[in-house]
Amino acid sequence: MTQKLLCIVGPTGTGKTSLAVDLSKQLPSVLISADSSQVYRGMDIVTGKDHPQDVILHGIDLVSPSDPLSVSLWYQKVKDLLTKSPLPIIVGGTGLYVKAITEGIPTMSIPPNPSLRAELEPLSVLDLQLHLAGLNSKKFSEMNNSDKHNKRRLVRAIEIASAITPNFPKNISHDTLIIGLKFNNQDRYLSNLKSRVKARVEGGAIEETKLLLSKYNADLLSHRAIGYRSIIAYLGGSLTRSAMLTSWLADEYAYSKRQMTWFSKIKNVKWYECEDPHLFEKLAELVTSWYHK
RNA sequence: GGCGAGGUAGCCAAGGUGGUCACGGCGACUGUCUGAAAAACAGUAGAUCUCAGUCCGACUCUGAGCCUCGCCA
Repeated sequence: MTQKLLCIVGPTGTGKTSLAVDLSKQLPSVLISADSSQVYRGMDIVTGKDHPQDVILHGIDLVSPSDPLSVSLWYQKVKDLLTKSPLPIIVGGTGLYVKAITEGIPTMSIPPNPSLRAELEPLSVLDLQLHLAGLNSKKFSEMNNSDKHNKRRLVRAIEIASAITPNFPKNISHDTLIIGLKFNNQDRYLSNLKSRVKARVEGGAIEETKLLLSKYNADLLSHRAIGYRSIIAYLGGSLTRSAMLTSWLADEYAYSKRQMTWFSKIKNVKWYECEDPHLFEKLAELVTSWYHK
């Protein structure tokens, strides 16, 4: 019997986690968050992190904000859970993390090479392109225009091309059910995001940011997560309070669109309207029958 | 009210002797994706305040109007 795997995906603010918590109570399961910002300890209010009362949510609070992070690291921390439960439930806003589990990322096993990265860091895009084309012209020609101009991706491709190719671990095959949550009404979605942002500010987002700033360098956090960069600008005086809210909201919305760009490409996602009053009953039935199939 | 400066995309903004004008940044939109993915990157769309005049031709020159800013009253 193949291992079952349930994924709940969708853009930010659609209630993925609370749905997953409810569903997890119906079946013997383990909950795993796939979210690249919620892995940081202490970044709770601004990232909208849930700490459910009566169930354990894995995959969050893995590292401190000053630690390096990658898909690989997250995957290492959660992969054992995948086989330890009859039903792992992945709750994910970060498409790449979900992909690491559903499809596998073979080259993930090739670790970063700090000295190579340091050496490549000052090179121009053109130099990096030439370098990669010399090492692996096939890989270079397969990259699309966007990636060919992306230094970070070029460096990584050179890193992979320079590495001794290991035997890529075979990905475990799953019987996967992917549920997607979204708002069908964009106006309602926007106003929902707006009240979430407001609630986070009222709930101590600014104090949380101040606390983080007292412990860590602002540069670490500033590029890192939506919300913090707006609050840091507000605390630094370059944004008014209302401009801070506006910029935060705009970032959340833009992010949700990038998430949808990713998720809408995944096939076999069963999409549901997240405000459907009968959502839970529908999904509970779907999941249960799929699980016992 | 007087004097001065100025009105170019949603915002900021460059320019030129009158010649398909229209740099760029932010934002917007669309997308990319095998170790930073709430990241990084790519592509697309969008403008000359109004009216009149000169001219083959006006965003550019002239006049009037409207509006904004500064100083003076």
